[in-house]
Amino acid sequence: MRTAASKNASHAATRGALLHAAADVFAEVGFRGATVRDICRRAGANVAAVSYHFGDKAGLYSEVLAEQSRLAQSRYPVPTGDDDPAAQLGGFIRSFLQRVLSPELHARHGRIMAREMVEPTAALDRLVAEAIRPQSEMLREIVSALLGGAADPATVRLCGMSVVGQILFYCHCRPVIDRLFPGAELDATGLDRLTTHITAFSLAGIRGIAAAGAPSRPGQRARTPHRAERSSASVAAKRTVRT
Amino acid sequence: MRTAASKNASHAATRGALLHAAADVFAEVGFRGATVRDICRRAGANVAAVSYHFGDKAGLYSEVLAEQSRLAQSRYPVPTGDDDPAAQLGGFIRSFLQRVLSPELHARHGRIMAREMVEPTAALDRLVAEAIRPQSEMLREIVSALLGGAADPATVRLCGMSVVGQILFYCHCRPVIDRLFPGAELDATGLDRLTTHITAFSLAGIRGIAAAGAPSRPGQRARTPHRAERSSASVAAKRTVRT
Amino acid sequence: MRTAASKNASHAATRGALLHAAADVFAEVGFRGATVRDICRRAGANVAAVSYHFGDKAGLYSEVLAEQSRLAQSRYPVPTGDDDPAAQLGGFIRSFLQRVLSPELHARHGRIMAREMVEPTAALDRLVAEAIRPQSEMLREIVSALLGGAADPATVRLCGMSVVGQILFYCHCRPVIDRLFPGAELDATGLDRLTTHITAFSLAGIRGIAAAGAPSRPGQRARTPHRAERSSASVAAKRTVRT
Amino acid sequence: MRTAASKNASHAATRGALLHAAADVFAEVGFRGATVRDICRRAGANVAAVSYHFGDKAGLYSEVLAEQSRLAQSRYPVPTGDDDPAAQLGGFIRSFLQRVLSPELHARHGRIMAREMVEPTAALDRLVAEAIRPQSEMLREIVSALLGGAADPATVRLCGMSVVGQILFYCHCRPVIDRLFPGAELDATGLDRLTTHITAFSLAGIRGIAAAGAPSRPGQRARTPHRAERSSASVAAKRTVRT
DNA sequence: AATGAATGAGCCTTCATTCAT
DNA sequence: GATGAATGAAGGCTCATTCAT
Repeated sequence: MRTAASKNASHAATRGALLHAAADVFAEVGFRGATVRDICRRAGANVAAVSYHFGDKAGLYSEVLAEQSRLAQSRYPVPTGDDDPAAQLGGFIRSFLQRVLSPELHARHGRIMAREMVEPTAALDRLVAEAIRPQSEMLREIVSALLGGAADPATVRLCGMSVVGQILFYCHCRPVIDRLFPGAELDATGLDRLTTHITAFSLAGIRGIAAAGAPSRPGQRARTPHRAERSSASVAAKRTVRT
Repeated sequence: MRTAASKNASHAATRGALLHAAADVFAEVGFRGATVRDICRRAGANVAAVSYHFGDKAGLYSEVLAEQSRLAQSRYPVPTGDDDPAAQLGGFIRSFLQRVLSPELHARHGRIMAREMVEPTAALDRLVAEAIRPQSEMLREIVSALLGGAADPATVRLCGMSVVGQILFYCHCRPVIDRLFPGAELDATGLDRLTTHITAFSLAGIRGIAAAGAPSRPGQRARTPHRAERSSASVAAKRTVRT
Repeated sequence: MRTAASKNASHAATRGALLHAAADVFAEVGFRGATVRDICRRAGANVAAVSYHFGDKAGLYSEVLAEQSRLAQSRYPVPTGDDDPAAQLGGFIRSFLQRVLSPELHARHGRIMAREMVEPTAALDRLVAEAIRPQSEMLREIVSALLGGAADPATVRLCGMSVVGQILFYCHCRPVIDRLFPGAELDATGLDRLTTHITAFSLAGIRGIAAAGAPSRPGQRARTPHRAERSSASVAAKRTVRT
Repeated sequence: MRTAASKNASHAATRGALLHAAADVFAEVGFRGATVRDICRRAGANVAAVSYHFGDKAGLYSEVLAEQSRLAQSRYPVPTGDDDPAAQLGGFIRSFLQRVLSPELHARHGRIMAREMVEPTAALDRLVAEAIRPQSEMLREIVSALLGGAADPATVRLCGMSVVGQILFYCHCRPVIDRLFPGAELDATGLDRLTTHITAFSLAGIRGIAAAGAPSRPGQRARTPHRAERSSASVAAKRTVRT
């Protein structure tokens, strides 16, 4: 009954079931908290299956990480149209939010990533190289365009991190958010609102930084933003001359 | 008197050494990864000391959390001068950054907090009630003032989270940041630069949101950003609805 | 087939060795005094074997109890011939004595039972339901027949306990008996003598109770003993009411 | 404030409280199950008090055993009047039952004794020498008198153990009795009924043994005891009329 | 005389991993 | 190729005991 084909099928099926179950477990309790037995039981596989298919627990984890990363990228890719930078930023933010917060991905990909960033494992290097750095590059280009050609690389980086920080906050700190503001759901509508807000906030922030940084007169850095903001803000901003 | 005093001294000394060592260990490897044996060894105490002084590992962790929280609050309190909102925001951001990133506090307080937010334990509720919610309230008032009196509570919350997200990003994702941009140190100068940037970015962001969201005062609206944001965001949304 | 068989054989062998060793250890030092390490060492198994085969120490104990109970029942079953009640009582006493005192069973079954009755564990309920109550029922019928049909249920119970008490005394109080009367061995001959004695004593006792308690048949009453016992007992009662 | 007197008073008080609390705890969970901390806490004493007053846990246990034994003996002594043997047996049984089953003594003395007999400690030798053997001797004399002067010592022993076995059964197997016959309380009335039953059963049993052993006519064993009892009992009855 | 903080051995249990089948 | 029984290393926790005060 067991042909080579069925064996192969079974082989791949078991492997897939392990990856599937492992993603759930790692997301729920982390690498350390996960037990090989639990994963195998959920996957309907033998205790030794992890050792067989992935060498050991760490190998399985690394594979899960890569798999989830690929899956998230292909599910919600960053739109690559030749829009203006502002639209590109919006697209970037939206796809990023969806990858880490959309219900079907947050439970696995988002939470695993959050854990990996707080408590990095040996798999982080690979993850940075294959998934994170390319994203970082895309964002760098978008922000660079928004800031104007002569922007200081450090400023570009800071602005990029301001954008990403806003996004990841909802992924990393969800337990706290749930406790502080219990009613707020993060369904499709909530994600839309979040996308709109973070995009608007970030565009304004970047443009504020751009306006302040353009004259590149360090002594006036605190004041210049003030002027740029003046059109949209109150006179009280004068007092921000020094924080 | 002397007897009681010296006993108390010894008692307090051991207790303190345990809290000290435990903070290090919990920050390094998390609650789960930490072993009572390791903590006791570092504290120069017996294996049973944790049980004696704190009941069990969880009790010790809870105490470490509370202790670190108190210590951070007293070390870098939020300045409470009667400044204008913008300056208040700067002060809030600065003290927050110092609490979670300053070299002497990040290694313990910051990393422990980051872990707790990603993988909450039973101690999180207490932490939210005693430390996080008060901070959240302070920020709410500052942002509310910056947005103008009639601001939607949801908008205030979103802006607050944009601010906090930027800050915590450097705390939560430091392993990634170190890999992406190896050179960037976060010493006092780096913290200053960060404070300046996040404050400027956030002020611009909040004011941008205020201008866009408050059409009641047409004369002060920053019209163009609003449109750009809206259009770019919705374009992005349409394009990524399904890949 | 061979594979499964040998695996099962190994499985059963380890399991059996554990049950075997555990019975010894539990009999010697009780549930509390027994250590999983000791049991596993004696069984030639790993420390984790108990966890694997029986869940935990309590699970192993419960299984040992059931196993010993089954073994004793099958080794020395109560003879179920259609003899007269007196012979039935003798058979009951003999088989009971053999189960708890015969050299090959006392060391394990008898002592474990004695412990369980003095310091019951969660396993006692199951034991009562499966092993003890059936025996109690058998004895009740025998005693009932000996007492005559109209015997008071409470009297039947008391007589039954008088019989069982005599038997179990040699099991429960053996350490004391050995100290009081060092020479008395309980080998096969000793067991025979015990069987004869307890049977004779009990038959006489039951018939005495029957004669005293059944005034409905005056011709057969042992009138005087009844009175003597009553008076002597009450005299004793009065005299010791307070010293 | 602390005079020598008050110190001594405190000393004795602490010692007494420890003995008191220890008796409870040992009765409840046995020597092994008892913890020094629990005993000290219940006694309102320091953790080191046991070590100080009794050397160690075993020393405390030994003292508790002796104390309880003395207390039981003085509370319910065996009546030593010059009654006839039947009345003496009744008195012996009654006082024995009271010592091990009366509500105020069973909870401590009875249960501790039961444990000690099943799982003897080093303290058993002393207990046998000081408390049990004297009782055994008393019973031997009573039974000897009931059996008639020429009784075989082994037969005397067996009959004595039949008596004691019936008594101790209610002490040793109470957990089982409670499960088999849930309603049966062992209050004062219950103890009276038990005394009456065991005395009657034992007298009949002993007389049956005596009758069987004297004429050594096996064929009449079942009938002869009955008659034998009648005569000896009537004599006994006359003799106990006094009081 | 009495305290209570500290000790270190040891227990039960869990876990990732291996190996004979 | 796949199984699952067995392994042995820790881990958290409890306990009787000691010792400086």
